[in-house]
Amino acid sequence: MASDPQIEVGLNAAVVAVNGAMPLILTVTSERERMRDGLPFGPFDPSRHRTMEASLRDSVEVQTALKIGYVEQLYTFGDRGRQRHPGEEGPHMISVGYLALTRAEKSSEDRLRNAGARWRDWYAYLPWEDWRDGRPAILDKAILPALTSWAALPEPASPYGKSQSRRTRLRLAFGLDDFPFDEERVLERYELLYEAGLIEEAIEDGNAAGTLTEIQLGQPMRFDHRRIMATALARLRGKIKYRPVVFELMPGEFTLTELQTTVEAISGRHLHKQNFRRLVEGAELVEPTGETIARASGRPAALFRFRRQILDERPAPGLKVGGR
Amino acid sequence: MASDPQIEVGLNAAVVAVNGAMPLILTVTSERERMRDGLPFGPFDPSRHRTMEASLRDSVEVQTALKIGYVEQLYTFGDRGRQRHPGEEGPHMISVGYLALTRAEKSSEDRLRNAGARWRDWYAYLPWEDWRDGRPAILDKAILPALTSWAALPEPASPYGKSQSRRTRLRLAFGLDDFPFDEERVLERYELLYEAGLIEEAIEDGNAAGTLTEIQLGQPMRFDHRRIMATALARLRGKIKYRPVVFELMPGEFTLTELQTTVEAISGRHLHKQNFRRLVEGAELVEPTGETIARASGRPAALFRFRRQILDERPAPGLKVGGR
DNA sequence: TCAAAAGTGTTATCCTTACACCCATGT
DNA sequence: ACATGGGTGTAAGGATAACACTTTTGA
Repeated sequence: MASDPQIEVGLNAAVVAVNGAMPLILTVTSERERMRDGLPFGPFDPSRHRTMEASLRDSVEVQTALKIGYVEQLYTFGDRGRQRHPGEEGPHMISVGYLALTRAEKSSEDRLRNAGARWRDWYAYLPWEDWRDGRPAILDKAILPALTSWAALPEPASPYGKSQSRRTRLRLAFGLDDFPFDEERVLERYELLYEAGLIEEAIEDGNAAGTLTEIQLGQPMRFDHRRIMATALARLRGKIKYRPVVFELMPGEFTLTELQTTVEAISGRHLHKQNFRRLVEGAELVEPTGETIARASGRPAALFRFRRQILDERPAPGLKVGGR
Repeated sequence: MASDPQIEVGLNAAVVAVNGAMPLILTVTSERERMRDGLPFGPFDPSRHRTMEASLRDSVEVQTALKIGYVEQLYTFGDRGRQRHPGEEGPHMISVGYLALTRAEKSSEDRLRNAGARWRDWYAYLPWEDWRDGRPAILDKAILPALTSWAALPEPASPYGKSQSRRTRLRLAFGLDDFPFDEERVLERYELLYEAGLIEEAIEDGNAAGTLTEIQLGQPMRFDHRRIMATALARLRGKIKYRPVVFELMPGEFTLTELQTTVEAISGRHLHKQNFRRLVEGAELVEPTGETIARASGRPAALFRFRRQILDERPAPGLKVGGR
């Protein structure tokens, strides 16, 4: 009532694509050298755009010369000291994070590079999330020892309600003891690492607990962009199971193995081939084009396309896939 | 890059409680008479609060004299013309919606009233969401006829990607034809009604399609508060199934029937008694206090309390309850 | 002919859903 | 005694997960 404070609103997009078995995220590399990678960003100017989503699409297109398709809002981050580097002045900024899906087309590579943007393997930023070649070594080598000793420290009391103990959060997030590892808990894992001061970004935010290991845990990003990325990955890993969003990442025609490889790139683990095929076909998510194609040696695979009509037929068409 | 526009950020809370079989939402009634009910609101002032959540808690406490416990962020609404009434001037406003859970304690009634706040049955605002006494009459009397003819109108092309047809959205949202009615799709239902111009708020936003019926579809609210409420209800109905959030709404000790009644108040439908009991006890979500209590005539019921330890034992302790 | 990848068939297990029934208390 | 709400047992059905096996191609 009193002050009516003015604030800047920034929009950030985690733009995701998949190339073969590699999941990609669109990053911008600043003109100034030696600056960290960041997500495409744009201030929200309500005098220019009627909605935040329109503004975001515009910003991404300007910065990366890429038109994005599927977009959804993730979360709004507003903590003091998260959106600027320390010492930087200016009005307070809050950032609204978005998830966007697109196809990584070869044809756009040049335009991207000219605009100062490039596709990067997203597991470069979150290496502990890729379990496709088995349990990532970095977990037992660096992460879990550090987090375990951090969890054993006396805990500061939380101001509102009783939150869970560090130990319990750790077990849940990383699947310790009898808990299963849940690939969707990307954000919980990132937040634990951040709170424990194992993430570089936490140190400059002044939130480091000082437990830092020598090993760098993934490539750092600007501001809170890695947190937004973790949120995006968590959302995507969950959403894929009950909405047919994978097809936003696929070309018009594809083999079932290619589809499976894409899902595996996103979820970071291997799926059971036979059940995956049965599931996809049984759910009537795809239809055969009638053609086959020989990708490498071995039997040629049948080509499929997404059956768009499924959206009119079933309430929650997704890929609830089981392990291995 | 160019303008650095300044924007106001407003925080809104859908504060929820349950009293017996009645689900409640905390509303504020302005000093000015004849103004619509609204949700507790406060501008976010980063110079006073480090986080948006802290600011929200403060605003709610000031406006309603109520300390809230559980809080989670829902969504950020930033469309032009949604946060102010037409003609009103001032900087652009975006609003961040929150869901908060609390117990409706008798003792706080007076303090609330003095602060200009009161508890209201939330189905007064969203009457088509309450299926506990069977299918709401308003559906066939007003909503579906109007929506069906709206869905038959020629559709405006959407600028990005191909969205689903009105007819499909309608079938999905309201469970027409062979689709089951999904109590979680609260927001989809509200948005259809809004787009079709059947919601009073849409008319003053200038978004009405002009199909308005004579029957008022639920009590209107200020600005986009009803949309935030719909978002909150959708989130809560979903969350209850995989996190033990109901217990935020329960007193320390309760009977299993009281717990079921609370869940039914939230989800808006009846549950299968026997399976509900088995589920709750089987999931070890509660433990008997050893005492029994006679609420009315009939056999006295055993009292239970929430087993907080479950949070340390299971990854997703919720109430995945089946129908009837 | 053999490796590699595609593709099919069948069974065990668990979880959900529904139905049928008994128990303790107030009026 | 009987109405009312509390409480238990068990079986059918469907979805998931795991297993073993056949087919078609390139080298």
